Amino acid sequence: MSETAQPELTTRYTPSEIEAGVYDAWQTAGLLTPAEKGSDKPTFTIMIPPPNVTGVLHMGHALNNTLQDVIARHKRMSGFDTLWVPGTDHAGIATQAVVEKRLFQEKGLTRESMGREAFLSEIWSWKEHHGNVILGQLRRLGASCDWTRTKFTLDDDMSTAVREAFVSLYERGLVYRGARLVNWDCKLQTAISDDEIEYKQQKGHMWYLRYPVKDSGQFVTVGTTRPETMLADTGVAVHPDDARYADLIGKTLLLPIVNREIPIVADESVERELGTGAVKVTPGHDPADYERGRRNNLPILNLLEKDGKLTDVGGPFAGLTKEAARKAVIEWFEANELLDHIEDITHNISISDRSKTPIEPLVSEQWFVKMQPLAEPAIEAVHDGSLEFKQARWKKVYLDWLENVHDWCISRQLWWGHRIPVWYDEDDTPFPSRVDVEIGSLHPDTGKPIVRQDPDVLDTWASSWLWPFATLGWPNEEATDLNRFYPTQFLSTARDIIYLWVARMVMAGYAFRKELPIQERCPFSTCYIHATVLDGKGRRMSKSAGNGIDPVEMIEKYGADAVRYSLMILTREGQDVKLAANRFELGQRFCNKIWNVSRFALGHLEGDIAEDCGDALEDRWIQARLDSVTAEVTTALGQYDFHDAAQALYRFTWDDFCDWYVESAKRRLRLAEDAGLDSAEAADAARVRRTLGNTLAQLLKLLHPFTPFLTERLWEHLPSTFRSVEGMLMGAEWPVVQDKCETPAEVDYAALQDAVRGFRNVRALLEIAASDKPVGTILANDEAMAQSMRANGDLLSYLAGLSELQVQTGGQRPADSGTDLFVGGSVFLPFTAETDASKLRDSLEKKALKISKGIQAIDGKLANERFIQNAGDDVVESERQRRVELEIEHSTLKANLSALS
RNA sequence: GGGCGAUUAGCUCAGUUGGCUAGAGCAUCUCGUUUACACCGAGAGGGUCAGGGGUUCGAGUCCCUUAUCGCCUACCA
Repeated sequence: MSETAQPELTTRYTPSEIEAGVYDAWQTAGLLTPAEKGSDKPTFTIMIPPPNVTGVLHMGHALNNTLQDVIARHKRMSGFDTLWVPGTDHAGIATQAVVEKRLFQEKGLTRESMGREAFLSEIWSWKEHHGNVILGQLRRLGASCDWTRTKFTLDDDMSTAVREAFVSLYERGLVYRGARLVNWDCKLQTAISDDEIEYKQQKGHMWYLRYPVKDSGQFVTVGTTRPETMLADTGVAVHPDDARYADLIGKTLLLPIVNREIPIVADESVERELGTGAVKVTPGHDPADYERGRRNNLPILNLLEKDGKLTDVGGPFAGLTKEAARKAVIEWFEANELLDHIEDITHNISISDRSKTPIEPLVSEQWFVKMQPLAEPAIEAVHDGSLEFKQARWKKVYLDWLENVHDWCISRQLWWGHRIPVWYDEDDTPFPSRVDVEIGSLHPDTGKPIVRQDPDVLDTWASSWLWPFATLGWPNEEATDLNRFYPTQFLSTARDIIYLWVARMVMAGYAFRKELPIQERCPFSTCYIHATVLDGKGRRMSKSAGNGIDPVEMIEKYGADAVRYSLMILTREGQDVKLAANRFELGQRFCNKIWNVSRFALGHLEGDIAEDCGDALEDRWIQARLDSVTAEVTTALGQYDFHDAAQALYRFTWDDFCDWYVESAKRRLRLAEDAGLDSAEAADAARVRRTLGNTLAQLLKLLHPFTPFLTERLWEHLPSTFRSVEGMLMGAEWPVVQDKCETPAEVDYAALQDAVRGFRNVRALLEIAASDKPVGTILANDEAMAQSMRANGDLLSYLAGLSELQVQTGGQRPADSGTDLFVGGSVFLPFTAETDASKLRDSLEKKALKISKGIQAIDGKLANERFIQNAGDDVVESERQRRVELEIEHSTLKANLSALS
């Protein structure tokens, strides 16, 4: 950026004007893309959690991507070749559903009526026109992704990777096809995985049904929440040690309605105390029953068609919907006096995450991934430290899932997605292949003609689990990016994604990057689990509840920097964040503050600028503080403690820089204005400008990861003498800690600040007008303090609004004066004719009481022998020291008070 | 049923390995337009740290327990 353009800086932070153009400038300058290979810098890689291509930005995204961007920018400035890979996933079910709905509403078309190819081309064109909105929104947020490497999970190279993964797992015996009980979504008519189910508490009933025992007058009563499934019962189970049923084990029941003979079996899984102690077993419709059925060799019957209507197993009720069948079954049992009783209960029902309709467990033929062997190295990864969770407690959640993992059903009865790369011959013998197989060609094992490709597609996660390396060129092991940027360093995501995505990516890293040494296989070294964004009342933000806050709207209202900064400071690591729209005012105010103090500083940097910084107390103090905040921010960001870094910057910017350094510096800048060009004051002001400019430049760098737009705009206006390198702030180097903190300047300036506060306090309590400039007096506790106060008397007078400052160490305390304590003694301001000292007296008496309470507390401790014995020497010593200080304060205060009256 | 998290000022939250008189922002009250900023400045008030026990010289912080709220998880028919 050139310095030539100097448009007027507005008096207010106006984000829309500031942000416009900055992002494009970064991109044009090539700052979003890491340098070509050849650089000897270390790399730092972040993979974006790919949002749904149909999605729009919500607050969770805004938070998550701000976190990633803060890290990316900090690492980039810290000398890493930083790559942040953006992209989207194809979100199989969600996207297909959106387009299907639209086609039906607009044209009355269904996908079946259109056919597979036509439908897919509709989705693709929809994606081209309406997809990727979210990527544009990320730009508005300021996300410094490398757009030249943008990926989509259905890109050709990603598809190649998916096929490679599928076939290679098949070859290793880790992918198999089988008829198993899966979660069936009757509305979308596809299998879904366990992780796509949500549970909802609902009021319902427990029906107790009586089944007659064959050739005896006895009955066995079983309870069920879903009576219609009794039609597919193939047994009843009781506990082997249950005396009530002992003589019935092995006997046969006559299943009502359909008159099927089913056995009574013994199974350890039955809890005697629950219900009647007898459980109807429906292996085709309940996961627990499926297992019981297997253990006892009970047949599996499928009661439901894929559309949720009853099969022939339903006997007289075949063809009914499950709801109608339920009613019919209950009526039948009532009519035949086999309905024992009904209880009202609340219970959990499984709902499809996608269609929000009840899930039916259903036996069907699907492809599965055998998870346990894949899980083992992923478990080991957290044990050997290859993978760390930020907020270590999430490690447990991750392990819980991996240690109890079930095989993963990866086929989906959809059209939008990676079609399963398996072809079948006329006997249905599968042939998985990395490349397309022609219909009519011969199956390599059976020699019979190939007749069809598997019609199903893969679960979306079966492509996104490859994201960390497929985006970099895998399966081409020679790919430059793959070798350079894998493994990555930082993955930030939401907690509900730990199972769905994080654990699977780690599994994939170990399963597919076997050519790497073991310690380089884990796809990322840190997994950061970000806060959940809740609304102002603590509820989850959701579309259906309509309580979401639109980040783009917030960006338009408050500015991207304000939104980013607010999110960072409001979100404590690992803690949920309650967010109401007005909370962004915090960031807005802060941005305005940065803007205005920069405006002040830049305005003064037009004068002469010395080589060296000023060496007055305030100059040395602000440099020490700047060094200290630099260390704090650098450490915090290194540990991914975003809140701490944001907080440290807030304190430094607002309190130290704005309220104290700038206010202090004004004095010398104004003296120079009055004194003329060649004066000593002018020379001094030139050094103030050096300090002011250096501090501002470094502050802008420190702030840049949080508020990139604003700081970049301000950087343009900074004279080149304050920029070690030309170019944009985004490409500038991160400040180095100089170890300048803890200097005597900090102690002296702190005393001065305290004295100023004391004077201001007295002013307020005595209601001395701001325009009045009284003579102030300091009674210092010792000569050293008096020296320091005298040496900086002009500054102190300026800040406290005094016409003159007198400093003494002993003698008469000023008569008819208001007073307060400060860390090094007392301050005094003279009464005027109309002074009412009562407020001041109340305040001092209150303070005296507090101090004497403090003294009593310490006396209590020091009188306690066990305290002296057990507490550390340093603790005892500091209590003694504190006792002395309080005593001085107390006697001073008492003396001051008596002088007052 | 199991697990995790929360409970600190009117509101939203900080508070490192136990150790000075428990902090901040917002809100409230008083004063103030001093040429960076009223999206500002100066000052003030406001808290038996959810309840109860315990460990300790000392507990917001560690342990036990109760309560309320939230999240995750589980095959109660």
